[in-house]
Amino acid sequence: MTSRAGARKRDTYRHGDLRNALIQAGLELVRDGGPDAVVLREVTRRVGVVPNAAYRHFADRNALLRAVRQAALAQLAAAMETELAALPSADDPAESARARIRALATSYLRFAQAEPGLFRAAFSTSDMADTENASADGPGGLTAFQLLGAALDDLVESGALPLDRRPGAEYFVWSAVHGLAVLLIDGPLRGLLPVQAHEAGQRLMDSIERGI
Amino acid sequence: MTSRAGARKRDTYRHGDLRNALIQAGLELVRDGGPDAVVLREVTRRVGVVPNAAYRHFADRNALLRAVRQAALAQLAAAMETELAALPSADDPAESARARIRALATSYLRFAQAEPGLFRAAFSTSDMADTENASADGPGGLTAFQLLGAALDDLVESGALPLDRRPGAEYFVWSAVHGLAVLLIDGPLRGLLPVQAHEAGQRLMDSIERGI
DNA sequence: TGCGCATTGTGTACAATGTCCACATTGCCG
DNA sequence: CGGCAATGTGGACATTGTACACAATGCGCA
Repeated sequence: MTSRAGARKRDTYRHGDLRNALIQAGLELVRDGGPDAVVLREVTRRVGVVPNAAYRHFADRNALLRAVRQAALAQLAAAMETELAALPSADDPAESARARIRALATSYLRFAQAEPGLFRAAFSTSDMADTENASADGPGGLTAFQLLGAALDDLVESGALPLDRRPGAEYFVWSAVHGLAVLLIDGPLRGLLPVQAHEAGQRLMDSIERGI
Repeated sequence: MTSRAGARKRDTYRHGDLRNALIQAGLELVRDGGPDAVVLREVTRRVGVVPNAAYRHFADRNALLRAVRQAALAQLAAAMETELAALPSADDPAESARARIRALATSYLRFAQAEPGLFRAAFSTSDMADTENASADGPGGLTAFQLLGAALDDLVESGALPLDRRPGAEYFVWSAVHGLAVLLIDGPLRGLLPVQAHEAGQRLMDSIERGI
């Protein structure tokens, strides 16, 4: 029974794609429990492999966490792209750009509330975060940040935003949205009713439009 | 040598104020290393006491962390109060209120960059954060959040802010400032030069003033 | 004054975790 | 087909949070 045993082979010595399996398990853990829940031993346990096996694919528990973070960021980017795609096409380019920014903000906030664990992981420091570097992009190949930048560029192009206000604008928009997201899931606004949270989001986006 | 030994008595059986000593040591650790650096055993080690001694004052490592977080929040509030106090008195009440808001935002951002560890700890979740509840206030008895609220109230009173825009305004302001702070110390804006960070802060505050 | 008891700190112990090292099992490539 | 790099296993160790039983201490009451 060293090689083949009845119908069942020795399922997994060569797992095939352990690296990804580990990341997937990590995502599960992070989903409810945040970054700290990504315990190396538990991850490998779920995949049915010995703890040290992880070290063939990640230098560190931290490296694994980084990979999970990238995956979480990718999911966020994907959610934002989806929201963008569902947008009805407007005639007015300025209005269209504004609508896109609202859509991005909305999906960002929604993601944070629907998947707080993933969201926290996506923006946790741990070591030396690489929020933008590697493959944190969505299916469209753009990161969340880049999606926002594009919308802002279009806003300028449509003439709705003076060019001298453009530089740094994404920092303002992102700051506001990210800040609210954090306050909602970790800060004093935690535990707000969904309706109230939604209202806060709407007010925030109004302020953002005025402030850009 | 059970009781008295030479000149030195058995220095610390009754430590006197262990609870606070632990919090203080926790603050040191959090300062460079963030919340995860608050390791119960290391904290007690620094105070020169056995690990379990901590359990006479805190139910949990988490309870200790909560206390440290409160202390960090208090330091933030104190920094903001100081900045407010240093403000020259303006005649125009509207201008004064605006200046106060800027001062609050400035000190908030400055604190985050000067003490990222404390800042991160102050807003880390861990369990069930109590950013506002307990004694997270500064010397003046107001939390950071309340300081902001007061300034906004004055802005309304001075007629510079329509009353119907008041509700929820602090969420917008705080979101924007907090978001930038986080992006600066953890996010993609991490490692920006101080000058650039300052500039981003200025732009942000301009946008906030417009957006309120 | 002196004694008893609640408070506060100690000692020992245990399970869990991250990571190191040496070894085993593969599959692929020459 | 034989060896080698890649991948997974086993066992070990220091560190951590925490539980339980015990010791020292000092305050309140006799």
